[in-house]
Amino acid sequence: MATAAVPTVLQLLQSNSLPGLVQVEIEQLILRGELASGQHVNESELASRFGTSRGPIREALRALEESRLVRSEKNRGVFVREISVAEADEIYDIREALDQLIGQRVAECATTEQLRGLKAVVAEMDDAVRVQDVKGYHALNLKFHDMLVDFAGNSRLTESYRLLTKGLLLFRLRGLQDGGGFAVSNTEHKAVIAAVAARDSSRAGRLLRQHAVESRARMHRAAAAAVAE
Amino acid sequence: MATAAVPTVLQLLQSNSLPGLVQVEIEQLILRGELASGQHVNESELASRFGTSRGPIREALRALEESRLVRSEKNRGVFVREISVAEADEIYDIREALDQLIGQRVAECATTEQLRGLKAVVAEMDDAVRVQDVKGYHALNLKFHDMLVDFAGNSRLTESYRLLTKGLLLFRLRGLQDGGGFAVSNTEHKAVIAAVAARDSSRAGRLLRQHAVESRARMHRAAAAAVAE
DNA sequence: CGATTGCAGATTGTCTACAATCTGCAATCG
DNA sequence: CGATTGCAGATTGTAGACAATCTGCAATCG
Repeated sequence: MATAAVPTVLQLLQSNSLPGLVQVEIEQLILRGELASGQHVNESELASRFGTSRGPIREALRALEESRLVRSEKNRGVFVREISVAEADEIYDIREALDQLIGQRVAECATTEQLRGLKAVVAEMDDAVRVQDVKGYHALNLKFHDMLVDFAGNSRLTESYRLLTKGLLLFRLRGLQDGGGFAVSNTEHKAVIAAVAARDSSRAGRLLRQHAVESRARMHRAAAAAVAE
Repeated sequence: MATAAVPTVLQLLQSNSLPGLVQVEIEQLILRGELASGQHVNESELASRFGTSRGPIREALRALEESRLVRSEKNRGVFVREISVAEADEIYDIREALDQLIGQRVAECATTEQLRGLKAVVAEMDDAVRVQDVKGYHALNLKFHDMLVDFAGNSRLTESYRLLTKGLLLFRLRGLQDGGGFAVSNTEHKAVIAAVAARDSSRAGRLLRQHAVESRARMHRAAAAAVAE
């Protein structure tokens, strides 16, 4: 065995640029909520945190701005973006369309191996529901949809979809995790998987779109509850 | 009249950052073909061209990399991205889904004023067809679809759609402009407009998706012709 | 007392300089 | 003669420095 399946550390450091590494790092800070929505992002602080100068940080922030995770005000710096319900709705509009496409493609392309993987994740989610592990369910749910779009076999679609998902994550981080009934959510997952297993692309597409519609409704319920509290 | 309808130059320079301005400038260079597909982009050259240092240029290039107009190789610099037919196909897959959504939304949201604007552009395209002005038709076609997505009333959708469109422009710049029959293309436009005017959202969506499907087919014919030549 | 003005500190925007790396070409060696 | 090695020039990657701008607070004025 001459070459390892996993890229060497050497290769990683050589292929990945410093701004690129910083970018994913800052992205994690945002998505994990360590940098809160609306918060000002201090360049010097990040620079010293990552042990670099401000140049690479600024480059990373430009990329994140392009992906709409931060916004930038001249001479005032960059801020973690805040997503309003209205914008989340806009994203869901797109997501519904893409989810239909994803469902269709997965039903057409997915290997039995991949299908097995999807079923396994759904089973794990069932476990999470049983023990009321909201956080665990949330992570598995992300993984599930990530796998789905991946198995659709369209890399550009994967990029677009992940971009939108990140925007929604920004929204969820505002505290409202779930509009209730994640057990229902997983039931929907199972229906999708069944359609995929049956290679019924039209049905899989319809069901995955419907799942997005329901997700949006759950988000609205959560938002309403958050306001009422 | 205290304030002008068009933002002042002062306001523009104060709100738009230098990297932002440079970004759109470089984007134009790429989309107009002045920077050819696959070509290496020299930072210093751009810097002296725009009269700045390399810092802002690098920031702009990071943003363009995030929007997939350029790719970056460590220690070798950035290159204008080359789009293969396969990737163009991937983009069209997404575009079909989005176009359907756009058609639906426009039929629901567009004002009669906006509808009038769309008809005007279609009429201009008819003129372009009559005098065989391929270049003019192309520009009008871009404008038409840009207006459509704008009138769909979803800003995030507009962003996503334009991002994909830029990717396809990159492809068209490789020389293959048109797979024949842009007169047919405008016929499809008219059918879409008719459905929009009738406020038949489902039909408008179906027709605009179909238009994307036909566009893709035209692209394939053009690509095949380019290979055969 | 409220509004305005004028600092001091902090932060961003940009530039210049320098180290690390790559590229092409010529000289060298087998 | 083909392959390898070793520069010289060019280009990228990063750091550090400085100017421009913002922010908050205190002093001043009406």
